[in-house]
Amino acid sequence: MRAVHAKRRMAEAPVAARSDPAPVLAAAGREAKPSAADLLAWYDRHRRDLPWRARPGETAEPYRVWLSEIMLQQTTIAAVRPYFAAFLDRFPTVEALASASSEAVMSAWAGLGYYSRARNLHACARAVVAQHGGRFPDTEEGLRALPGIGPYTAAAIAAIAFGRPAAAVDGNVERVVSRLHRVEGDFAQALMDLGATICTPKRPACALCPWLGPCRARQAGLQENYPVKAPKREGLLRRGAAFVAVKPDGAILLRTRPPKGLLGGMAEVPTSEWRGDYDSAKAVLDAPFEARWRRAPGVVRHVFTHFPLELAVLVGRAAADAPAPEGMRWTSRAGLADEPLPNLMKKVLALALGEALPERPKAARRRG
DNA sequence: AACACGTGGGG
DNA sequence: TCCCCAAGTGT
Repeated sequence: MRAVHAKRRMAEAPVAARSDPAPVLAAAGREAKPSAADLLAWYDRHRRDLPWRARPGETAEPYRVWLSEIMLQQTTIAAVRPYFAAFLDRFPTVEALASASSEAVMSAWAGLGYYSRARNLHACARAVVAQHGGRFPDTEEGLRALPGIGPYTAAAIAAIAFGRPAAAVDGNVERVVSRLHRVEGDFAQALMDLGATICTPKRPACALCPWLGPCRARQAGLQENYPVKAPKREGLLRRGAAFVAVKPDGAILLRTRPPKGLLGGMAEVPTSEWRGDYDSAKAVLDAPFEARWRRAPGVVRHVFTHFPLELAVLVGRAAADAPAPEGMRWTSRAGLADEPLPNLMKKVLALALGEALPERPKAARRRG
């Protein structure tokens, strides 16, 4: 039986009223217009079952929808899955998240990347609790005013959690599409699934597409040429040195990065500056204290969005009672698990200590 | 209007 | 290995 909930009915009524040919014929016709009904019929059969998604007939929880949308910004579902589960377990409600410490939130996010999202997530949770009584605004405009929620995410949450007639694409496309088809409801999610499973960047599965007929790029055989991408510049390699100071009991010297910018608010071992012309042979000059620093073999390579980085790793022993230099702290080996260490720093520690740090569980491979 | 901002997986 | 990218936002 076809799963249809109230939101869908509202969405379909206007679509059915349009003057297009019947959907079945439309799908086959080469010159037919793309119909929302075709897309939604496909969605009924192929919708993905995702933890943050409501089952057919159920209502999505705004907290889950919001959390998933923030995590999914520039991030794949496979990467998000385990983090989403862990977050929900640790912060079951927006109130729990709002009252958590910044360190706890950053630690839970560590490894997911784009850490400004975590800072804004926390700020958003606190705003929802303090200014909205713990309820998310149910309009695009209200959502848009919250930290970390831009035009895309506001539309996505409004549509998915509140059934608003918002297409989660940029504002211009949304306006055109919504006027063209008078669609609403879960059109947004249907479009997302189509893009994720059929209309993929490479080798799109056109034969399975509900919009095979009307697709102009496919008709021309040029589907892989779209969308046209802007050329991106190559980031220049930067180098630096990282200093892993170890006490006899295994404690490691750490500090917290400035709240904004690259890896903002995350933990790190002290490092030199990262520069294109850095000379790691003179790295000792940048050490946090005097010691017999030993160079670990090899380097740590890491690629950020806009530049690659190579870090030399130096390991030094500190006395049991050595005080932490200004702005730094000693963290026990067990305490490392609670530190918001980005993957770059996990690589550094792994190389320095000759062992992998306890990793958070990764999601099982999953297709589609 | 550009640019900064992480990471892991697939081809 | 190398290159590309994946549900964008903030400045």
